[in-house]
This record gives sequence, structure tokens and C-alpha cells, in this order.
Amino acid sequence: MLAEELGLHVSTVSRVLHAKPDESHRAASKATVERVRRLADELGYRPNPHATSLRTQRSNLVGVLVPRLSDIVLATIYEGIEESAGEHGLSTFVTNTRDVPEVQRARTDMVLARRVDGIIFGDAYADAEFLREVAARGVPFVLVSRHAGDYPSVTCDDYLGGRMVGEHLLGLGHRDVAVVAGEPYASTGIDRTAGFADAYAEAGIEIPGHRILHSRFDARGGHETTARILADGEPPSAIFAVNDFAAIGAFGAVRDYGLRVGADIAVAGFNDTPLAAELPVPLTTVRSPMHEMGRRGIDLLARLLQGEQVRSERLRPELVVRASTDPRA
Amino acid sequence: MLAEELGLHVSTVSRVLHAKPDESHRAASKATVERVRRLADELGYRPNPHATSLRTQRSNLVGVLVPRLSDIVLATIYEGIEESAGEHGLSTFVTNTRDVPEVQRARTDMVLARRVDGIIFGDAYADAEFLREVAARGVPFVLVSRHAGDYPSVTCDDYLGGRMVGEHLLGLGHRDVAVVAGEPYASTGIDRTAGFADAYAEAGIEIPGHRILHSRFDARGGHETTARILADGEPPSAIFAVNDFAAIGAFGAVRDYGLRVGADIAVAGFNDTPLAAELPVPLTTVRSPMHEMGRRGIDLLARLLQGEQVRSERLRPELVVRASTDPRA
DNA sequence: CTGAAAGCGCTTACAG
DNA sequence: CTGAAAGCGCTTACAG
Repeated sequence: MLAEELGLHVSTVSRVLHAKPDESHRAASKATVERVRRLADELGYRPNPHATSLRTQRSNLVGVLVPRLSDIVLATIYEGIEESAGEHGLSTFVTNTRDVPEVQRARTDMVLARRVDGIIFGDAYADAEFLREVAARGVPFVLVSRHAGDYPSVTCDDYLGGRMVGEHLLGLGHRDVAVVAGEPYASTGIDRTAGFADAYAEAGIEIPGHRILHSRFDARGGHETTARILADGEPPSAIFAVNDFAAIGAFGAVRDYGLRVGADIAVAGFNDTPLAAELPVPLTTVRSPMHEMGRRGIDLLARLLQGEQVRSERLRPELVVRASTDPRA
Repeated sequence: MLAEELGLHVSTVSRVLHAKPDESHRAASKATVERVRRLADELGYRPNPHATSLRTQRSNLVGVLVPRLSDIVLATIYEGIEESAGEHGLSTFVTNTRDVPEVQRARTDMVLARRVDGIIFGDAYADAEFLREVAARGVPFVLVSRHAGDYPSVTCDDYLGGRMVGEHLLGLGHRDVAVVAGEPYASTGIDRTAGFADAYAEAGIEIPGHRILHSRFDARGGHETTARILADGEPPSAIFAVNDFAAIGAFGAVRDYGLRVGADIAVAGFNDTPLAAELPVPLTTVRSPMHEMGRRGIDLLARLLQGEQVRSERLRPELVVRASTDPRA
């Protein structure tokens, strides 16, 4: 440690630098404390975190696994995580797993090899199979975006969001509707679809199985799946895509089919990404607190690392009506 | 190190684990090598990287600074970086700087405090002022996406891309055009605008200053700036927005103004993000090799860390014509 | 009030 | 062929 031009022992300096403001007197004399502090920030001294980790057996590092960072939803959640991590004295690093189980496993091993104190999974499979293994290894972790099993998670109330869309479309008189439902292993798509279907069921309308199709979460996935829906007999009068990208892909498919979004067929998405409002036909969608989800996620993990008990959180969504479902909007 | 149930000294084990396949005989006897290796992967042994870093004075860590990860362009570049980093035995971590100089400085300090071996900047200011400081500190770094000064960089040939759009619009007969030019400090926007303007200049058309407006790089920025262009006298017949998000924002502004993209006014973007093709009016844009940029960026840095000399790379863009400029497309 | 020792888990040059 | 020592930069309980 460079601060030995003070003629002090490392241990003294270390003590000073670690003392809480109010008990610095236990570390060294007032004069010494003063000198150490001054030189430290004059030199911009920063303890070597590798040495600290080695010594304290705590890295203050957390690994974050996401399906892909190029998905703006996850990127935004990660921004929240990173932002709040600093406030807890934690450093984070993200990695993409593309929702591929072998990659999830490999990346988990990688972050563990880097001796993280905990993990945030943004790519949980609803079956929680892999998570059980991780839990069995005693690794502290938290889920964001998707929930699974009883593991601590911070999610949007996706079921409620799906209901909101269902009730909205019902209110507009749509009775023949279809769902671009996302991947079958993600609680987001599952819950949004369930909430939507339940709203219809309560109105006495059972959405038939062939109207609910799984899909990838990106624009191309939404396009392909919507094209299949449109190719299947009479087109529905409304489509609920469980995220905005899939909805934008639905726009493309509707366009190719020769129909106009909003005028001929209603389309709704989910997440209210920044693009939704800017589309030529603005997209009706459900605002989910992505940033907040990230912040709360790391907060939860920080508390877990302190040994506290934590409870899952479910954040409230909000319906945003635009012209893609309601021309008057 | 746990592998001492072999009854061997740590140093022997370490030697074995670090020997290249062909010279393992210099590390230990054949039998010992065998035993060590077997137990190591039976136990999934992974050396503690903090200890290794401390000892070797090399962290194999690289810090990546980007304006924001929720910008799909940067997120995709980062995916390329992360992918290729593994092949070089490097680990990366990203952080957002929001293009704010104080944040860039703070985050640079932060990654340095974590003892990275090098940095990749995706947020370089064209004036290179801050980069000169970093270089003066002797930190190895590489730029991606934007270039600045003579520092090693991997970028798209943005000037050429801008030219391509200019020539395309000229070919379609557009003479009164406007540019949503992006932030004045980013080489991407600067070069794309310059290439575009030069194409027009060579055709004898000087684009007037009030037709070239700076803007934020996101959808809202594109919207606001386009609205200003449209409010300023007779609308141009075509708009070049220097990235796809700004172009999508331009879509929104054109729509609000009561015009139709493609039919009444041509709009072109840049980057060919996955959404471009899916828009209700598909977007003409320039494909830039984002993923590849990331891969090459970390390759360059890896070579720099080996002490090699490196040269900047400029990757070739490709024009993708769609209906937003050409209804026949 | 301050120093000195021990030790976190490695790697490397050296000794035997 | 293998062991033992030194040391990377810290922190912490202990001694004086």
C-alpha cells in the first residue's frame, strides 16, 4: 500500500481507512487520522480489491445473468441494478445466456469461479429446476423479471397486466382475439397470457387453443407467430403480444397480410418500451417498472447477503392506451 | 487450494495446472500430472482469480464503458465483446456513462480501482480530451463505435455509410433534404452527416445549415428534432436520421405532422437494428456490423495487452433499401 | 496510540 | 521430479 510514505505501518493506515467517522479515535490519534486521510485522497488511493477479497473472503461482486442484453427490457433492468449496486458497495457484471440451459449453467459456473457473493438471474425458467441446484450449492440469489418456485424475486405483476389488456379489449368489443404468448418457460409470458385469458373467461369467452401461440420474444418471433395466426382461417379482430418487440413484429405481419393496425385489427404489447409511443401507429401497451425492478432486485440481494430474510416483490403495471387498439386515443 | 488431498505441495499442483499440454513433463511425473488433472476436474476446481491477480499483477479483466446499454446498438456491440473476450481468457464488465463527462471520469476511476488490465470505450468524445488523460496514465485502451484522435478504434465506416444514403436519396430525386444529425461530440453522427452532405455537395447541392440539426440518439430525440425541422417552413422531401431510433422518432413526428412516411416524405436511418424491417413502414437504413465491431474491439485490446502494435479498423457498411424511402422496395 | 504477525490463495524462481 | 520459500496487498486480532 503506497501510503507508507507516511512512515506508518500498513495496519495503522488500514485501520484509519476503515474506521467509521465516529470511531476514528479508536484507529489512531487525531493527527494521524488526519494525515492518512489527506494523503489517501490526494493520491486517489484505492485499496486493491483482489487483496481485500482474498483477505475478507467477500468479493462484493454480484453476477447478473440475462437472456440477452440487446433486449431493451433486460438492458433497462440491468441499468437499475447497476445504479443501485453502487449504493450498496457492490459491483456487478452481466452476461448473456440466450435462455439456453447449457449456457445458463456454464455462465453460472463462470460467475461462481469469479467468486461472486451472489447472483441475480433475469433468465429463470419457470420450472426452477436449475435454480434448485444453485440453491443446493448454497449460493445466495434473487430473480428479476421472471419468477420461479418460491425463490425471492422482483417482478411486474404480469398477471394483472394481462388482465388489464383483456379488459381493455373486451371493452372495445373484441370477442375473437389471439395471443402471441412468448416462450413457454418464462413466467412473464405465462402470467400475462393467463391474466388475459382469465379476463375473457370471466366475460364468458373461452379463448380457443389455436388462438394462443408461443413465440420468441423478439420482433422476428412476433412476426412469424402473427403470420401463423393470420394464416389460420378468419383473422381475429385483436392480437395481444406479450411484449412490445413481439408486438412490433405483429405490426410487420399485419402489414404483410394487407391489414392496417388500429383500423382493421387491434394490437397490444407489453412493457411500454420507448419505441412504443413513436411508432407510426402508436402501440397500446402495459407499462412495467423495468428500472425499478432492477433496483429492487439488487436491494433484495444486498439484504440477503446481510443475512436478512427477504420477500418477493410484485410491482404494479399500468395500461397505456394508444391508437393501435383505440383510434380515438 | 483444495487439491491438497493429493498429498502434494500446492506448488506442484499449480505447476501441473499451468503447464501447456506438450510440456507437462517439466511440471511433474506423468502419474502425478494425471492424478492432479483428474481430481481437479472431478472437483471442478477453479483457481481463485483474486489470488491469481494479486500474485501475477494481471487481472485479465477489462472494463467497458458505454453511453447506455439500453441502446441496442451498444448492447449488441457489447455482446460481441463478451463473446470474444472468453476466447482471450478475459472477463469484461460494462458500465453506463450516459455520455456525461463527469460520469465517464468517475466510471473510469471505478474500473481502474478494480484493477482492469485495459478499457474499451464505446462513449468516446470526438475531441479526445479525456482520452488523452487516460493515455497519459498509461492505461491500455481501445475505442469501439466512435473514434477519436489517433487512438486505436474499431468503427463502422460511417462516412461511407452516410454517402450511401446521400447517393440513394439523390438517385430518387430528393433535392431538399434534412439531417437529424445526432450529438455533436460523437464521431458516428459527425461522419455520417459529413458523408451524406458530401454526396450532395458533389451533386452540386449544398445542404443549408438549418437543415442539419443535432439531436439526441434516441427515439424521443429524433421526434423532437424532426418536429423542429417540419415546423421550419416547407418540409423537406427526405430526412436522414443518423440512427434507427432517431429515425423511428422521426416517424412519430412525421405522423403527428399529418404526413405519411414513404408516401409523402422519405426517411432513412442507420444501423439496421432488428426493428427496422418490422416497422409498419419498413425503414431504409445502413447495416453496420455491430457484433463484429465488438469482437474486433476486444481482439485489438487483447493484442495491445500482449504488447503488440495495433491499427484501427474501419468496417464496411451496407445500404438496405426499404419502403420508407422507396415505395417499390 | 501504533506496530507486528498471521494468513487469505495463488505463482514462480530456486533448491535439492 | 517435487518441495519450500517468498511475496502479491490487504485486514484483523493481539501485543505492547
